[in-house]
Amino acid sequence: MSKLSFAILGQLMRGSRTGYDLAQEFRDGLSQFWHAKHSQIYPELQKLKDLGQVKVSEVRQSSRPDKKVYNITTAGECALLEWILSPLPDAPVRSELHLRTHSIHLVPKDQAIAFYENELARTEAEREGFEMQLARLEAAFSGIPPSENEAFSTYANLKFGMENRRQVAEW
Amino acid sequence: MSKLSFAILGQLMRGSRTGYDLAQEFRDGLSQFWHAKHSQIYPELQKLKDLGQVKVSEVRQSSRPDKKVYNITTAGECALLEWILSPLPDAPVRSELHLRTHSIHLVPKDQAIAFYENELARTEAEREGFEMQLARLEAAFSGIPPSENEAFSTYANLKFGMENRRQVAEW
DNA sequence: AGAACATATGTAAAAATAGACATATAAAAA
DNA sequence: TTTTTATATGTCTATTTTTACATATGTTCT
Repeated sequence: MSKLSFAILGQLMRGSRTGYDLAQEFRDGLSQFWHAKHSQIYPELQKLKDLGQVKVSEVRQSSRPDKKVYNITTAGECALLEWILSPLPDAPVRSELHLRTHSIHLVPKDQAIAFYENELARTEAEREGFEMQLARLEAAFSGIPPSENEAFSTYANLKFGMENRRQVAEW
Repeated sequence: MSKLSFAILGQLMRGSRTGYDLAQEFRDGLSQFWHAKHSQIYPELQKLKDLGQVKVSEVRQSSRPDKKVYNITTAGECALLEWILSPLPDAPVRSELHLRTHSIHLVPKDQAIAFYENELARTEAEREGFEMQLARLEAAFSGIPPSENEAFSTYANLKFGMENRRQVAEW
């Protein structure tokens, strides 16, 4: 089972989804910590179905093309829960920004400064995006901090994203 | 030209290296922002040679196996410099820690706490490693902050690594 | 009326990466 | 003396990921 499998199961744990839905989520919110294109998602859903970790139901639609709605099975749920706390392998980090920084002394100073000012603006924009999402989430649970539902997990990751962009910007 | 090509050229810009040397560097210091195994490095050096961006000289050794020492060419230097400031594509982030966090509400609280305490210890250890490397580098340029040589670039990235681990730990 | 767009699902080919297999020298340790 | 370790270079296979190709429906905009 690949990491993408668990990423998908994690989403299905939050409710029924089609391959298309998942692709949208991987492009938007989930892209903070995981990425996948639809060309990877559809075959992966097929594998998960063959493994019995998801089940599918075809839904006829009149106003849109027909779709396949996926649900997690008990087996899938078990696999997901077991994975969450299993030993975390140290992830191979790949950051093109820092790879470039590693050779930044080779280019003219003014151009380097312009480059980082541009990156700073992008980073600040991302941070503001996270801040808005956080504000919306906090409004949703109006004062009462959650701890046992999925809003907590989402909250923790948004918080990380926001603080991380602040740190990158400061650096 | 892949990103690995530029990662290799960036290293060769700092001096001659063998494929073995590069593999060591990607495993150790460079692993903070880029990874590659020797099975990827050797073929990539061949490609770079075919493109005329590196040149190789075979060195006979008596006390060890013979080796191939690679140097960057003028063409390679140009390609590297052009790449450094070119528009930075937004990198697809993949963090298994945050992928797991996204579903952390599904597991018992005490087990989740133990999991994060373990991760915290790992993160703190990494931060201490960066701190030591930083201290050594600062000792090397004894008070005089560099700005136009490669120590500056290394310094900037070490600083990032240290601050980043502090931020992750606090989160 | 025609074009663009969001929905919806797939496949094929190429590139990047990881893991295993393979070999050889010489020093150092058990 | 045997084993392990560090040096040194490669290949092969499998997996993961990206990019491009491919098709179809219905709504909205021009």
